[in-house]
Amino acid sequence: MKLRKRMIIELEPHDEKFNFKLTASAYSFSWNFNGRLYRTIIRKSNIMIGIIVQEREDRKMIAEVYSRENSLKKDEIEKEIRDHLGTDEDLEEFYKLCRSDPLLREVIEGLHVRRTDVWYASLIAVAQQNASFRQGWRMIWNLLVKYGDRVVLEGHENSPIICPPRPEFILERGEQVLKDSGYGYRSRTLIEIARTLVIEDENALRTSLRKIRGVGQYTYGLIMMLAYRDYSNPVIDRWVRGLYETVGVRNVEEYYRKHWGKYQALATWMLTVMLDALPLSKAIERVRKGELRPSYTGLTPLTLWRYY
DNA sequence: TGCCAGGCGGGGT
DNA sequence: ACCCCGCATGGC
Repeated sequence: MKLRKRMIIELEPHDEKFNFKLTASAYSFSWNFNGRLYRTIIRKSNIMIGIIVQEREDRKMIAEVYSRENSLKKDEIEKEIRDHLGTDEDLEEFYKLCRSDPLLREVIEGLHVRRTDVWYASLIAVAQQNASFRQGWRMIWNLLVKYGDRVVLEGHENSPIICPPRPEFILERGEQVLKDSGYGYRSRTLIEIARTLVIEDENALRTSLRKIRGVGQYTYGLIMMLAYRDYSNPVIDRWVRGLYETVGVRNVEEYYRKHWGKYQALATWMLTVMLDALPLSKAIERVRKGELRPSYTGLTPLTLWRYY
């Protein structure tokens, strides 16, 4: 699959704080980010749009847009890109809550979640079940490299972008594709999600997601955050619980509800980035030492692209 | 080697 | 309402 260059769009973030490099780095693979260029494929009503974004010296972002179609509407494409990167997201309220939180009081501002489609969100969320950060991202990497679709952008022939295999492909080839990638017993859940997407549609999935076997509170909250920027669900696992208990929060569920409110899921995501997604025991050591900001060393959410 | 990890659901009390 | 266990897989 090859996409041709169609247009260039200048993007000005909604606020001064927006940090392109951090936003492009977080949980990116090497084909998405190389330290300077951010690339991805956005699907909009069956049209594939490739984008390459970079930041200029004046902090304005420049997006090159690639597609097979030549009748794209510039303002619609711009809206898609802004939505993907979160350039219009106002997180002031969230940052205010961070200041009075024992774990996120030193949060780095300007980092935004990149919105994905619901299928990729599901592949990410299910991979994190009962597995370390390293193991989970290894599963996703395996799946993409072994079975993903490589999309080439005109003029960038030697660095294809890898997209997750479509749900149709997973259904056709069966559970083995996921097991080959290390998903183990989690595969069944993804088969159900793929089936709902293919037989019904995204809307049906969204409303029945929580009823699918293998999708509990954690997975549901993660998918809603990544796919819809809905941060209002609690995403609390052993890791988050252990960390908050370390700093003296007794009822973590209640604290999340009352303190984080509509930013519950974002708080968890931000914490994984700030603490380098270290395994729990090491993350607790970090917290005890008061090191609440990312180290940028080793394999972490912000450096994943250097390794994978 | 065996044990555990950003969950989950089922079956016990 | 709780508590407890098994579950695929990979890393140490």
